[in-house]
Formats: sequence, C-alpha cells, structure tokens
Amino acid sequence: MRYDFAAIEKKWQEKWDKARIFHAEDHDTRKKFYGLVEFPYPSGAGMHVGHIKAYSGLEVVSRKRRMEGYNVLFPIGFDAYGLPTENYAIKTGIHPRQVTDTNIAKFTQQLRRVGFSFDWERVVDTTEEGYYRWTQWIFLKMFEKGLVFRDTALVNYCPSCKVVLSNEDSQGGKCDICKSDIVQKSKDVWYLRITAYADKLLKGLDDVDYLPNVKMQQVNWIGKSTGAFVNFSLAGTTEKLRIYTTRPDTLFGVTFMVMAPEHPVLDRYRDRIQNAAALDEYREACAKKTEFERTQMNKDKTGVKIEGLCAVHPITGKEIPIYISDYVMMGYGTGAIMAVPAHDERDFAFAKKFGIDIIEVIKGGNVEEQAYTGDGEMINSDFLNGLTDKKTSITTMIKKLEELGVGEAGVQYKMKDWAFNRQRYWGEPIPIVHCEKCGMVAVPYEELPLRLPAVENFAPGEGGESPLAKIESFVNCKCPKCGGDAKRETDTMPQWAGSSWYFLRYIDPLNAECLADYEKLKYWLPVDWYNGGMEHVTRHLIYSRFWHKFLYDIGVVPTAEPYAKRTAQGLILGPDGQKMSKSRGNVVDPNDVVDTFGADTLRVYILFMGDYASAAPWSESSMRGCKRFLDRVAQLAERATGTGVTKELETPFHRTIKKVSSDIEEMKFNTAIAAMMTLLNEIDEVGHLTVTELGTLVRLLSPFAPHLCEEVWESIGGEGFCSLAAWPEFDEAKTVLSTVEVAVQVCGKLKGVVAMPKGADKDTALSIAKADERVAAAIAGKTVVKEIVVPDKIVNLVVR
RNA sequence: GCGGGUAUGGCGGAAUUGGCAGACGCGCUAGAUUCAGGUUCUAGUGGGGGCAACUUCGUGGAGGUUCAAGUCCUCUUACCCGCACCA
Repeated sequence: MRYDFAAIEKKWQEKWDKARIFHAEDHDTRKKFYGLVEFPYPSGAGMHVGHIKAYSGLEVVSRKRRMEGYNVLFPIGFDAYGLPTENYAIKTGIHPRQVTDTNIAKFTQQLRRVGFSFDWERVVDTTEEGYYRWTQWIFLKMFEKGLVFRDTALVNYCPSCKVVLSNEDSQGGKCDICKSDIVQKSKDVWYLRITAYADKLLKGLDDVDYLPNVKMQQVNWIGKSTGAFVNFSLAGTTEKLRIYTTRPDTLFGVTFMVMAPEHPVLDRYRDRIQNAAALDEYREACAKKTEFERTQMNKDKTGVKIEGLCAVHPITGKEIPIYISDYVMMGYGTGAIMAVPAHDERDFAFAKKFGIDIIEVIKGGNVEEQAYTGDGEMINSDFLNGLTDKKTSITTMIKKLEELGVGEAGVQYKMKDWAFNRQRYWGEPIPIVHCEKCGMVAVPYEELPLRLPAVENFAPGEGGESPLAKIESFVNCKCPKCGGDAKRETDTMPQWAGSSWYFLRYIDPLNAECLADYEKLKYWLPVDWYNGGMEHVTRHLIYSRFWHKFLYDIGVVPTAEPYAKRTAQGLILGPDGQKMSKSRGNVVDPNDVVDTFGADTLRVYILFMGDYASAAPWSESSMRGCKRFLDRVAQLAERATGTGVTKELETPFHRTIKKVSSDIEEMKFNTAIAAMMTLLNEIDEVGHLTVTELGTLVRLLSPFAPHLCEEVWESIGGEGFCSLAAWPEFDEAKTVLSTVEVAVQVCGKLKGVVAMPKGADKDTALSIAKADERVAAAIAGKTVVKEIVVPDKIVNLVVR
C-alpha cells in the first residue's frame, strides 16, 4: 500500500465526520467515559505543537475507550475572553469579536487536521451570549449567597495592562499576561470569597486521583496553618490588638509586637502617638514599594517604634513595645504579630537590629547567637515550664488563653480571596447595578445575558477605568429594585471566569433553561480524566473546583468534585532545548509538520518523544524515525496473507497487546509505541504475518495513528471503522513463551543465558544452568557455597 | 529559606520495582541499491584491552546493605519546578 498520508488523512477525516462516530450520546446505556482537556485560548499566533501534546494523551485514551465499548465524551471549546485579544484589537483596530472568530476558525482548522476525535457538535465558546449568560448567572448566585463582596483595598495592579490582578495572576510579583512588575494600588475591587471554601478545597483532595505534585501544589497554595489568635490589650484603651500565631507555646518569650504599616489601629490612635511624623514617613516609603520589593528584601529589617502606644501581655500583664515594620503583611493573619526573637528568625533579626530583649523559653540553642526553632524543654514560661512536647505546650497554652478569655485556637490560609474584576472590555460584564438608594443590586436573572455592548473604542481609560464606563447607554439604567436612576458596574470578569465551569456546558451546550440539565450532568459527571498544564494548578484548577463546589452546594451539580482524576503533560521545548516562544523564534507550527510528515507521524512522534509528563526538546530527525515506522506498517498491507495465527508471532502479539493496553492507562505512550515497533521488528524477522494479525496490529496502533490504521483496516477488509473496532484482547498465559531465557551468574557476574522451560523448579534450573559450558568452566575446581534461583529470571551461584 | 523533582551512551529515552543496564528511536560507521541528492535495505554501534572466544570498567560523586543495586540506606554535588518575611 502506498502511504499517501495527505490523501488518506483527508479521506478518513471526512468519513468520520459524515458518520458522526465521535458524537457522544446522552443517556446511552453503555458505560460512559468523560475525557477532558484544557480548552485553548485562541490566540492570533495559532496553535503550536505544545497544544497537540496536551490533547494527544487523552485523545489516545478516548479512542481506546471507544474501542473498548464506552460511550465517550471528548469535547473541545474555546476560552476566548481575555487580554491578548483585546490588546491586539486595540493595536489593529479590528474588533475583538472579529479577532476571536478568526482565531477560533484557525484553531479549528488546525485541530481538525490532526484528526482529534473531538465531538465537534458540543463546541463551546465562552464569549458567546448563550454561554456567558450562565457565567453571569453563577456570579449572581454567588452574590445572592454572600460569596461576592466589594472592598477598597490595596491590590495587585499591572500598570502596563491597566488592570487589577488576583493573587493567582501575579505570582512572583510579575503580571501573568505581560510580565511587568506589579504595583500595589488602592482600588475598588470585587472579590469572590474563595477562602470560604479553603477547607473544602483542601479536604476534597482526599477523594480525587490527582498527580501527586498537582495535589501538593494545591495544598501549598491553600496553605492551611493551625495556631491561635491572641488578644493583647493596648495600654490605656479598650482596644484589643489581635494577633495570629502558630506558636502560642512561646507566648512568654514575647518582647515586642509588630504591626503592618497599613494597620488601621495606627490611624485610630493617631492623637496618642508622639512620633506620628516618623511613622507617616515610613508608611509612605512602604506604600511606594512594590509587593515584589517588599518580599524580596528579606535580609535587612526596617521599622519604626511607636512612641506613646504599647501592648499589654495577656498573661503576665507586662508592657510590650510596638513597632511597625513591612515584614508584617496586612494581608495575612491579623496584620499584627507577637514577636518572639528567641525562637523566630525574622523576629530575631529585628530584635538584634533594634536592641530589643531576647527571652529564651525553649532550651536547646544559644538564643543570643541565633533564633532556636527546634524543640526542647520549656523554661521561663510559668505553667508550661518543664514540658518538652511542642504539641502539649500549644494545647495547654490555648486552653489557658480560652480560660482567660484572651484568645482561642485558630486556622489561617495563605490563599486569599479572588480579586474578580478587570477594568477591560473583552470580558463578561459584571451584572450588578449601583443605586444610590439601594446600593449594589443584582441584575434580575431573567435579564441575563447582560450583553457586552458593541463599541468603537475599547482602549482602557488612563485612570484605569473600564472602557465600558464611557458608554452612557450602557452605564445609565434603572435600579431593578426601586426603579430609580442607577448606574451599571462597568468592570468585566477575569478570563478565568468562563473557564471555571466550561466542562459542565459540554454536557448540555445548547440548553437555554439552565447551565446544563441535571439528569445529563448526573449521567456524565464527574469528569473521569482531566489532563492539563501544571501552570493551571494554582489558577484554573483551583478556581473551577471552587465554582463546582459552590454549584454543588446550591444543588445545581450532582458531584462534590468536578474531576475524578487529573494528570499533566510536560512542555515541548524548542530544538535548542529552550522553552518555545515567539521571541526565541523556536516555535513549531503543527500545520508545517502535518504538511511534511502527516498528522499520524506528528501524533506518534509527540507521544514517542519521551515521558508524557516531562519536558522534551523537539527533534525533526527523531520524527523521521516515526514516519519510517508508519511507512513500514503501511507496507504490511501488501505482505499479510492468510488468516489465523503465525506460531512464532503468537507470544509477541499477546505480549504487545498487554503492554500497549496497560501503558496507555499509565500514560506511558512512549513505551507503548516502542512495544509496537518491537513487534514490527519481530514480524520482519519472521517474514510473514496473517491478515488477522495485521488487523490486531492496526487496532492497537489506531489510537495513535488513526488515519493510516483506517486505511489498512479497510484494505484488509476490516468491518466498519477501525476507530470503532473492538480493542484487542490478550491471553495472559500466551504473553510468555513456554521456554524462557534465564541469566546465569557466578558470584554476581553474568556467565551465560540458558533456555529452560517456563516455571522450572530450583533443581531443574540449577542442573540446566550448571550444564552450560561457560558456567561449568567458571565453577570448575571451586566449591559452590550458595545457590540462588529466582524462577524464570536468574540463577546465581556463589563459589569459593 | 521551605516543599517537590531530576541526574543512565554522541542525543531523546527504556529497565516488569532488588534479578541479563542501555529496550525503542535518532545519530554515527561500513556495505548494497541509486546517474546524483534523498529514500530503502543489510551489518555494526557504552568505554578500555584482545585477531578472536573473551575480559575488564560502567547509571552525577563518596560510602554502606545484599548472592545480586540504576533501583534500598547514609552523606554529597549540580540542575529544574513550585511557594516564599505566611507570623
């Protein structure tokens, strides 16, 4: 058979499409499988081979599941709201809607050429009215349940993109979109109270099968810590200075307190503070620093002592000086700490610099030299003295604090609430109306979608306000509650909004009554297997779990967790070993590869490159090897004759079926392909195979190289589509030859390989091994002191 | 600083979990086919030694456990990823 990949691929893509063989049937009686891949952001650059890798893993699994008789849902869509499109639109003057449509068309064409078995009848586009209507609906439900709030706060702000960013979007102090330095800015911010779900998000991880590093990253991001809240009083006031600590056991070691420069107590007691000017100066200097600068300068501690205001120790009643310092953050705990220099490195550094007393309360180190953070016997600590177990000390102290009414056990999370608004045009409008009389009022559900108005100028305002603010017809409206004049919220939602629930919409993409029919959700959920990038683990993955858990709580979805299993693919690096990027000029366009080598070769190569979860550099010459492999498979179509089993090939086939079947489940695609290459080499050595056997080989290979396999399947008279043919089965007993090769060692050195019957007992194995010429020579004249036999594997003779 | 990971030929990577290290592919060498380039085919291909059968060394480094270690233990080096003044 001539392997004309271009013709073959086009032919079968059309046939599949016409026969709708990848269409998922709701409520089908077959077992269901929902395989999900992260839908792409349709950027102007088009797809690169990294996208192909991201989808190829579950593409193979989904194709295998269909052949195993499952009703498979393997959908695709487009996460199309977002800044790059808007920035491109501003630059070129082309409307984002048009840019998006063009890009989606390009992506669709690229995806189809690779022959992915997506259900194209379920495509979702987050920017479509019928879709974002439900994004807004979920937002309003959260508003209704008190999970949405507005606050004026210091936020992460990107001066280049002119938007507020969430904590997740500004990791490392850089803007996630343009990599500019983030600054802190006081703005009106809409928050989603994700912290209310922190514990559920953490606990839910126990019930799902996620890659260990995925799970761990989420655990760290949520950052649960247990400790205690302690109320210190402010001398001469009724005010309590509340702090959070994970080490309440060290309470007797407190020698000073530190407040974040932004702490509100400072303003409340301004009149009592004698050095207000000095404090103001310090506070202003801090405000100018970026979050990045503030967290990076962790060597040299700075701060100012507050004169005229001091705290009172809740147990000893001693007066304790208070400082302000930017090593304490307003955003974590209570924005104030009790400082125990003897047992905390940061407090120690601060105390040394400012000449503050150090009181040792745990024995074990030299606290004049450095902070001791280890365990040891409690001293200088009243009722804790003599205790040596940290846990006991902590619980004893917490009990005491509770008795005295000055503190209690508490939990803190590093995760912060989700800053949810963006001062941009290309996003879902936030469906809230501001009324002078009624305050913030939800747009009634029946008025959804609140449409994004068409505008000419979608550039953001200089003051960082949304482009929508300039459109009077949009802004001015009537209050849904009182009917009076009101103004619409003009900010839009972040890109992550639409992607937080897209996997639900695939289940019922056209529903106009609800986001998805409950019965259909019950049939398809949870997503059985979700594959995506590591970069989304502390963003999209955590956001979408939050939304899903909320929807579960209000009875809209039937499962507590959206994804039963989550894996991640590794990056494809450029041929130079560097991350693929436009600026490096090392990006590989899948269209070019499909043109030269064909889609099947591209697919096989991408999965053959290496471990699916690891990064691997692109190599065109390696890809030629994959092309050669497929060429040789195509040749077999002419060589296969007769039916039934070729004796010499029986074991190789059973072994390969077993290996490929299990490797796919473990995402070890590289070794699955290697096993098929090995089988092909064995076929060539034998020099003959039957049509039956070729049918088995192409069914095994079909998930990887489906077009070629269909063509071969057809040419040998296979029934129906190869893509729907039954997955080959193996007989365990036939995966091993009746004669096995056993290595024989003398004193751990390999002396020979002998053939013996499978399962030979120790005595048989030994006599066969000793009969081997080389082995006999090696033990001649020596005493065998130990004989080790591992059946079917190895014989080791220890001689003296 | 904390947490996680990786290290195997010239290259990408295998190794059924303690049992023949280097599967499979690339590249390379020699030969065949071809007017030539490409393709295809055959043989070889971890290092050292030997005409050879063979021998010896070999999984970042140093020790250890074991009949047997890429795999387990101790120490150590380099790189990658995530978080980072988280109280």
